[in-house]
Amino acid sequence: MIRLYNTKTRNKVDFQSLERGKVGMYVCGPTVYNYIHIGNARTFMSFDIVRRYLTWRGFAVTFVQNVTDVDDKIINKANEEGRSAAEVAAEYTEAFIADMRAAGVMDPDIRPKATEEIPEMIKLIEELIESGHAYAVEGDVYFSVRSYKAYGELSGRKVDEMESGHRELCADGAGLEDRKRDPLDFAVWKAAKPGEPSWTSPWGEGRPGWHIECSAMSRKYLGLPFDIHGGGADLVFPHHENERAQSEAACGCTFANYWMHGGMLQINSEKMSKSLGNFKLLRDVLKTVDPAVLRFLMLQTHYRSPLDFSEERLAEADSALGRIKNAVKNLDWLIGNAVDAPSPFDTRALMNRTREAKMAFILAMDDDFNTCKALGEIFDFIVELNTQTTGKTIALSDVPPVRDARELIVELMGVFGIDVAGSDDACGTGEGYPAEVVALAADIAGYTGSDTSEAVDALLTARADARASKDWARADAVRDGLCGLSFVIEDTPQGARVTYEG
RNA sequence: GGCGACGUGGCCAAGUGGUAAGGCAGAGGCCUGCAAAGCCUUUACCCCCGGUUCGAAUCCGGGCGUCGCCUCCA
Repeated sequence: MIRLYNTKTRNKVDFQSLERGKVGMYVCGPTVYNYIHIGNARTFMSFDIVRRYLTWRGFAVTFVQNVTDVDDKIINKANEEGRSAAEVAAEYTEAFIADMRAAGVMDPDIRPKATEEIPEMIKLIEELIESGHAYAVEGDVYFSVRSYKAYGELSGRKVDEMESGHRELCADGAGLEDRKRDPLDFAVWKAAKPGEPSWTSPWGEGRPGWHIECSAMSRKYLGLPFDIHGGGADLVFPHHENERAQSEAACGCTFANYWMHGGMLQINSEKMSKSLGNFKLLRDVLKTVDPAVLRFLMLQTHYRSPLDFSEERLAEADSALGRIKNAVKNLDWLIGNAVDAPSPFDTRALMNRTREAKMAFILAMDDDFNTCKALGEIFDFIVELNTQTTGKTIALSDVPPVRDARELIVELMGVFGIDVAGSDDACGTGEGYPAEVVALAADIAGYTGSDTSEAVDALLTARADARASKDWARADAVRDGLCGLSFVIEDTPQGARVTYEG
């Protein structure tokens, strides 16, 4: 049974999907006025993992993520740069999609754009007005907060307490509040100002408010109610509170059954913001950081906790990830070098341990997607596996259990969206070896052919001979030559093996 | 000011009543011509003070500290 923390009830609850075997989830996407930053990326990666895990557990997941491509920020940016809001939005929408793919985040099943769903929003606003939950004033339409009794439930606020605080905050911003019947009311439709993008509506030319976009799009693509609504923790109020108010007021039913919120990413324990000058764009980070390493960093912290982003932590993630990849390489080698010989270890125990590892992983992930603990289980498994297999060449008859163990590691890391199988085959098929290796082999090992794979073998043989006769200069020449071509040599009790990392 | 989260070894981080997972870094050892990789061993008064309990990192109260939200924010 999967349990997850529901923001609305503030506790972990058993997850029960509305329709057996199916999950509908909606995760708020970015407002496309700039390239996305690593804070955005953390939230999207977190939900990418939630989605992958649910899928792996057998649910048919429908994942919807919107793009907010109409908004004040986009208009401001367009004005600054002297071009249209549509141009700005198009550019950053495309960049957003590219960045997400570069980070290994799966495309959503449906990626609606706010500007393409205006009719749906107008329809929803009309329903709200008809039912008395919203009212039009001079081209604006406002949602009447007090008409929806459950307002504040999601974010744990009381309407009466909010009002006094709100008045203080807005004390000097008088004038804008005039049209609202209540200071807490918020805009669902904004009358167009000159030069702004706008659409024709029953209330005149205008554009939708931010919150109504998600209400309309989630309803259209998932129907109400749906299972999981996600987003960053900073969206709980007001965005999600308002979204829920609109949707539930209009339909009279539950909006989303479970609300999940990802913790904020911080830089040196501080919020990332432009004013603090610690703003990092995902695409800049990915110039120097492997996406898998970034993802591993995210996995090391629970998705709801704040995550501190730093170079040191990246280095740790890099080395921990390297360890898993090495473990898989070792197993590949082991499988590739099986011999017809007595079993060097307890095959049955290995099979049982593999089953246990999978169960432990599931238990950890079922508990509110505890990736950190799940990762610990994988490491535990790897350590035991290494203990059993290091320095051994397994019997042919024992390959399947070792392969199962190896596949499990690859599979589980795959649930995290990380490929640890690698493209290079530890047994060395010769695919993709650089041509220079032939010249090197001709030079050092007297190789006369033209096959890169044979050339590598010739070099390794030459090195083995040199080592046997303690001709260290020649052995080093082979090693240095291969290293110079981006090969990595590893000596094992069974002999040297080489991998190409070019 | 209001609401909320958190405080676990050098660093990161699981663990929500039964005596501290895991990772990184460090130290020692094995293996090794060198190197790399791998393996073994080793590193904790769980922020402080009270309370409940046979027993608390874990529950309750108080304190200190950090962070977030309350205004656009993933």
